[in-house]
Amino acid sequence: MAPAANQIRRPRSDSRRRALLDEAAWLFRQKGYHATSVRHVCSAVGMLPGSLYSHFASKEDLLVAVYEAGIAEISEAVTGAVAEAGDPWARFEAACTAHLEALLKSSDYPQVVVRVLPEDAPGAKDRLVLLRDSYEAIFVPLIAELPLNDGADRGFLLRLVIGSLNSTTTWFRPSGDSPRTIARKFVTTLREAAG
Amino acid sequence: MAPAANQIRRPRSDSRRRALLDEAAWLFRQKGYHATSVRHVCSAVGMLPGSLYSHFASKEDLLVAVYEAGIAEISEAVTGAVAEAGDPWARFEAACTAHLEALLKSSDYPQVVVRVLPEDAPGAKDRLVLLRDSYEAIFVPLIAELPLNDGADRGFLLRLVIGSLNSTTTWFRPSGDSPRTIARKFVTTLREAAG
DNA sequence: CCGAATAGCAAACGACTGTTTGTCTAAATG
DNA sequence: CATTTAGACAAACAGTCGTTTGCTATTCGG
Repeated sequence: MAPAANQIRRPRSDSRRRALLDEAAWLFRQKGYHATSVRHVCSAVGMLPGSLYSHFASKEDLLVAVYEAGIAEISEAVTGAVAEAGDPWARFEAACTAHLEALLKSSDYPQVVVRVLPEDAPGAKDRLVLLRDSYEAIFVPLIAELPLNDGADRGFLLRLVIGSLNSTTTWFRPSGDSPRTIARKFVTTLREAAG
Repeated sequence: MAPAANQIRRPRSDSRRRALLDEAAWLFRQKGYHATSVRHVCSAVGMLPGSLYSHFASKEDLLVAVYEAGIAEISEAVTGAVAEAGDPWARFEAACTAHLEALLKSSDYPQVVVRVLPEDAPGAKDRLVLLRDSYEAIFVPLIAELPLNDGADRGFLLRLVIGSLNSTTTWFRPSGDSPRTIARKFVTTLREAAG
């Protein structure tokens, strides 16, 4: 008699962990943290709810893992793009372009960072805020380099840039402007809006 | 013998309804829609959970009512401020100032509109989107008036402005810049960022 | 002053929440 | 080959969710 059809393979790799992360990223991005239950995540990858706790200590830890992947993804994209650009404004625009492309075109992970607020998971809030801060720190030297008027508030500009770029997730449509075009319009508006 | 101490007065006014709205606005703003239960709202105003349904048909309808109040509040503030301003840029800055003051200084209602996404309440999504659109429509003529370069994308500018202004809720602190100051810096950055 | 409508209470409904426990099997390790 | 271990199942835990129902006391219109 042939072996049971279910559970043919049980690879010791982290493939199931990755499947959980992928599905959690998709659902967290789509429905938010509280509206996503561990049962949704597990049943989507063919698991029972309790099995998730072989991979993550809690739902909050699952969120932190997704956050970490999202921050890593967008951080690498931005730092890589900046390294290839020349003058300060070009480096800044390269960063904005890479940020938007990572946020709008690639996987679900970076969008979770924008959609889910640290306050949604009180037990993980501190870790999530640290991750956010570590990413925003990439923009600090880029903005410091820019040749601006003397009175310019570069701290304010940092907030404005991050907030503006992230708010694109609420209205971006693939049929409209591409992330690269949006970034160019954004930087142009910042440099010379009024005629 | 004195009458029973509990339930001394039962005013036929809508004071309890307002109390529910106020508490719901506070909690929706603070914790979001899904993390706020009708039990939280009701117990905060000294009611049992079922009693809420004398005033609202569902939790989603409660959210819609809060949304409506928030949109009304910020809409009146902005339209009132614009009416008093003169040239296009002054009218635009007046709108931004009123928007930020309504969002950051006054009641909780307008912040709920920013914090709670229409997708959080599927059965109310269409109504919430309509309310949001009705507000953003106020900014369309203001941006249309602005003397910009020929190639300027005013639709993009609308998205940028709304997104930037609303993102202030994530970092605003009363000890820092006032809403008026933030609005002035914002408009200045838009008009003449680079030196 | 009386009948109708209102707005609460009290209690429960079924469904769903995150998490824990114990067991079993397949794979990795020595 | 023997032993350990990781990862999943099966089942249940206590608690919370939004909502419904039946009832009672109050308030208002005629």
